[in-house]
Amino acid sequence: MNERQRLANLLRNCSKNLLLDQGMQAHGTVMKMGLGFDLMLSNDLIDMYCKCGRTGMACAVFDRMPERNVVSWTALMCGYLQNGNAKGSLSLFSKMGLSEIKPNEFTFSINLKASGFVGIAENGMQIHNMCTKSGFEWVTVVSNSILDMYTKCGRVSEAARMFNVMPVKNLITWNAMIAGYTLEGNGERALLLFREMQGMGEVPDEYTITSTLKACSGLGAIRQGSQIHSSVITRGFLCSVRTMIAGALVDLYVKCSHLTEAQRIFDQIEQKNLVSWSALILGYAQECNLLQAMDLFRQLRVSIHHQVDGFVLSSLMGVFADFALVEQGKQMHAFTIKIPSGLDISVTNSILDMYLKCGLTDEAEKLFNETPVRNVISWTIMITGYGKHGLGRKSIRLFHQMQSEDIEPDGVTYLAVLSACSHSGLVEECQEYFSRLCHDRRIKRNVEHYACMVDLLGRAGRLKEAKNLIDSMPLKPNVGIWQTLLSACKVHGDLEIGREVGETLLRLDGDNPVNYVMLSNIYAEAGYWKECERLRKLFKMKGLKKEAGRSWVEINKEVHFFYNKDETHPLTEKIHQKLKEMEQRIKSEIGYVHGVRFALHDVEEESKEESLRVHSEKLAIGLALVCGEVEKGHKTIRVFKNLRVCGDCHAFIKGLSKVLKVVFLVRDANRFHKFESGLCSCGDYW
DNA sequence: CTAGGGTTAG
Repeated sequence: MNERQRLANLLRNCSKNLLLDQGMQAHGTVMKMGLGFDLMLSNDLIDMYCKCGRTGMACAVFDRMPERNVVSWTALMCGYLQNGNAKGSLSLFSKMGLSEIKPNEFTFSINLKASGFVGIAENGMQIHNMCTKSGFEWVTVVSNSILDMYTKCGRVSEAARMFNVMPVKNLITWNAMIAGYTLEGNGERALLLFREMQGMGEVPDEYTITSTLKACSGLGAIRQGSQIHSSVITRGFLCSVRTMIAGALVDLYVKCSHLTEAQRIFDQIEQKNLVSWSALILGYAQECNLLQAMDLFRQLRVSIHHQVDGFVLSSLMGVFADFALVEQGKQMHAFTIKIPSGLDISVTNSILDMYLKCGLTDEAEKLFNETPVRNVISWTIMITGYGKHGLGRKSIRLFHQMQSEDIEPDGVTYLAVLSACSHSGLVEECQEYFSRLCHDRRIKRNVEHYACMVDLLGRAGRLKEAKNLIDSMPLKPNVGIWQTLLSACKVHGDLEIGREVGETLLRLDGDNPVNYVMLSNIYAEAGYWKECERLRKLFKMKGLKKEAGRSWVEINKEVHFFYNKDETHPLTEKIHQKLKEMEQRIKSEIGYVHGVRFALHDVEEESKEESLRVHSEKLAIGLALVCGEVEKGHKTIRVFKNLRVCGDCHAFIKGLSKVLKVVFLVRDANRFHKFESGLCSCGDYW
């Protein structure tokens, strides 16, 4: 064997086993032997560097080549793609189009995959076109890639068209189509196809099973899921508990709220991978079992086999954000700095989001300014965050700044800026951005965008216009947008429109407690007691329950949760005492009275005033006061609530902020309320 | 140099 062949084999081995150091040595030898211009060796070098994650080096080799063939180009594209740079691959692809080298089935396949990754169908369609013209379209590898590209770009019907006309299908074709339906959220079709393929004598493999299980968890179809689970066992796929399937199984049981079963599967897995870890951790977190979730995370951290990755970090950070666990979030932030995956953009973004959702805008701003890489999601997070804090002007500034830095806003960014404007009552600005959105052909409008406009108009009391907008919009109104209008009707006490909208909602979404509460409040305020009673009866008959109000506050790095009328806290008595004392102070100093009208829906008439006193947000604030948070010199007291703050509590906290000269930052289901010197940042619209 | 999968941030 000659030296050239020996080096080629060596390089291929380095590529396969990710031996960068050895590969670099071999590179040295190639150069020393004067083989630097050899086409095959250079191609192997490109591949080796790409596989070892050094696209920069691969690119350097590529640039210095006197002549290149299709393999050289394709190897580099593949390298870009595998290192997460799909756009790099595509731009290389178009550069290659200018040379006389023609793409082959590999080139097409890779760049179709890259287009799917980027997610712009028009881009992928162009490549599809090229495949057709050059006769590669019906090479199975290529047609599979085309099909896959369409599903990734959200054009599942195009993919299905392809699927139906493909002359030769293999297992991968079926898998791609099943995965496509699953990704789209069409679990029924995925399961149908799963059955159909078996009818055709095709034998599912692990990939088929994972997709199908995912379809089941999306549907919450626990029965079908566990059927597949047992078929997996009989098929022998689970004898050594294949990690891939196991991960999907854990996810299935988590999504169907069968945590015990999820834990049981998890315990059986011999080689636990990060997917199953993070699925289970999220499962516990989502059912509010934070202790168990954190304990699992600790276990994961100490188990040497697992380097925590960006997925785990960002999803856990999402939990901290939702629960506003500032301390845990900060600790995790500190932890991310020490590990490589902490640099993942999704991790950084999740930290930004966490700080904003915890009310720490300064921390978020600092991190945002220091982060070298920011994508459209990072900007959108900031815009949303400022918006929720009532800092609409700041949101707008960022919206312009991102565009001057050549980051294109997408549909979600527009949503963020619209809702920021509406929260801050910036009517003209909001209309201006909405019309900009309407003229931008690249961005698809959805109902949420219109809901922002409805919110804006509703806030301004222009309820007729808001209703007209819904009636005339080109999209089918959903429950959410009607609820937005209804709550505006409630704020402005508009019985006429409110009644109409409310009854529409009960027809559309008759099992949702929120609709009953809102409408009956509107009736009650207008003095329509009969209607009110009718709704209450219906509500009871259907066995509906309002979501329990829950608030929490962090004191000395410890989180305290309260429900409405909660008396389980050891300091309950002192809390009540403190609240009474505060009410008196507010009454005597600034003439505060209970906003009793907000409690009309609470059933017991005689205890109206009493029940107002024990709303969870008041209890949480009471605890903060009892614990001397003010005396400790904290200028801001942060409280979080799962539902919206009620009107009485709102008035109470305003008074409190004036009497105590303290800022209260309250995050409710909708936004942040900053109470300062007797005023609220929301301008009393909530 | 080759297509398909699972957990993830707005």
